[in-house]
Amino acid sequence: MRFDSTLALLWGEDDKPVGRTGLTIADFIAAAIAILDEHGAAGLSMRAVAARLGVRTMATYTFGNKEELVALAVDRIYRDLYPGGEQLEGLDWRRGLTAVAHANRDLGLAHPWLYELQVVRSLMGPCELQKRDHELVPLESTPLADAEKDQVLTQLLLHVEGMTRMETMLRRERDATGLDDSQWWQAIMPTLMPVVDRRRFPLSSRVGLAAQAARQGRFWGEEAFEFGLDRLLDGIGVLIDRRRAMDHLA
Amino acid sequence: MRFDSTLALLWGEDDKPVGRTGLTIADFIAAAIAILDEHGAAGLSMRAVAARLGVRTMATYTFGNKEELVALAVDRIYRDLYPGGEQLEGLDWRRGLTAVAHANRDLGLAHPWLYELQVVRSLMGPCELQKRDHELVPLESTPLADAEKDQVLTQLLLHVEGMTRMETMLRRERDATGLDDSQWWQAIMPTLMPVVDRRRFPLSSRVGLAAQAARQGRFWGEEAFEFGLDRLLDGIGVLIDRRRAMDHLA
DNA sequence: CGCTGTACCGATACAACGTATCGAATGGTC
DNA sequence: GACCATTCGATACGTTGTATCGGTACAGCG
Repeated sequence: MRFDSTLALLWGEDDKPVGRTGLTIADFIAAAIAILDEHGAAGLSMRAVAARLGVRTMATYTFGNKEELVALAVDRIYRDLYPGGEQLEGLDWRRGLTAVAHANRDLGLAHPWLYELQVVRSLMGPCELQKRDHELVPLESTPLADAEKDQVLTQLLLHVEGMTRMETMLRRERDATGLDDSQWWQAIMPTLMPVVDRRRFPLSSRVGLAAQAARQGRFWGEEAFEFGLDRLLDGIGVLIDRRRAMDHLA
Repeated sequence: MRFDSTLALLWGEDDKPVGRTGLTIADFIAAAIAILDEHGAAGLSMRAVAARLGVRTMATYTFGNKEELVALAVDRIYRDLYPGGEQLEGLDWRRGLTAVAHANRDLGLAHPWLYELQVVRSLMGPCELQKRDHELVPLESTPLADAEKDQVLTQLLLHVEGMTRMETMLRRERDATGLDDSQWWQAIMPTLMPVVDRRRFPLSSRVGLAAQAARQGRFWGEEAFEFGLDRLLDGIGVLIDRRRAMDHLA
């Protein structure tokens, strides 16, 4: 992990030619993102990047390795999250956080590979910092402590990530196998039925069937996301109300 | 994706010798889990499984391929989650769900690879079904509809997964680089400081510093998990109270 | 304009992966 | 004991990231 060189790349100029190919770092980033959008994280290889740019493989190693290219691509994606930058001003905290959640979900749905390549730590790139700065705006009007704002935002983003990851994975599997949810059920039922004793699993079979019936063949995702978001915002609201009551007493 | 053969393996006998090596499927599962625990998901290869069992590589393909071995290992892990099976009886819903969350978190910390290998859909293995049946117990005493119970439990598990994944990834990176959180900050600060204009990021820098100060060098994880769990349970409580009020009116 | 040194890049190679293939050995069944 | 499907060893293929080596193109300088 060469933190400094990655950071220098993230914060440096990316529109000057590097090497003899005339290509800029921005070109490499654009190629990587295009491949990721088309073929997912598994389709991103240095050979593929080189081929798309019309150069040989080793020309992609001029400024860094794959890990750094991925970091650049991820940070680059965050740049388009709040283009104007002012959409979150003037909303109450609940509407603001709802907008934040939806923006991140839309981004995840547009670029499913965001959740396939496992980015561990915050990359501290310029676009990501900018993004987080915007996302903290709705919490400024709340009586939460700064450390609590950090935790609330982190949890919100983790919720979006979890739901969106699950949804994109399901969607990718559906596309790969050609089976939607009910078709999948019909495919496994013949194998599952004779071997599963439903009396061993009374709750999960009853609840599972009810959940499937309530879904009515619709794709898992949208509703689960909204339901969870409501629960989460309700919980955050409880904390905010408690802090307000404390402030009122003091 | 050969659903049927995977399902047959999950639900079939695993303690009879397969092939001429005298090894049982349980032996292969145990070897896979041992390798996963020691070296993580990246360390699991069919060659490594074979080497650990003292056979040649292709002997591991007697009953299936890597994908199926992974499915078996994951389901096997869930067997140890609620050993007695009765710990969740008699608790009110909040204590019960808290126990569920902690049990899953402990499992994820003990076997970090659970979140490294991306298991998309429920595997429908016997241990996983049993697990879900147990976990639905605390919700039985609530006035929630069955479909809501399903969503609540899914969200709870997704929260645990998100938090635990983040924590295990951070821990793994810390072990790999030898840098804990404050050392990491000190490592990147010299590169970050001259290039970042803090006036461009007033909120995130202020909130980030406050969060770091509040953490006091402690490892990220435990507190974030508990904080988020409280928010989530508060939000679920709001829904339950609302349902109770509706039932009362009716 | 010509020289030189450095940085870059093409070709190749290596180690690892999952697993297809092919032939030989093996064990169950009649 | 013979037959034959099953299984396993050896090998190989195609893929990955990237180290290595050697040639080459270009920048700086006289």
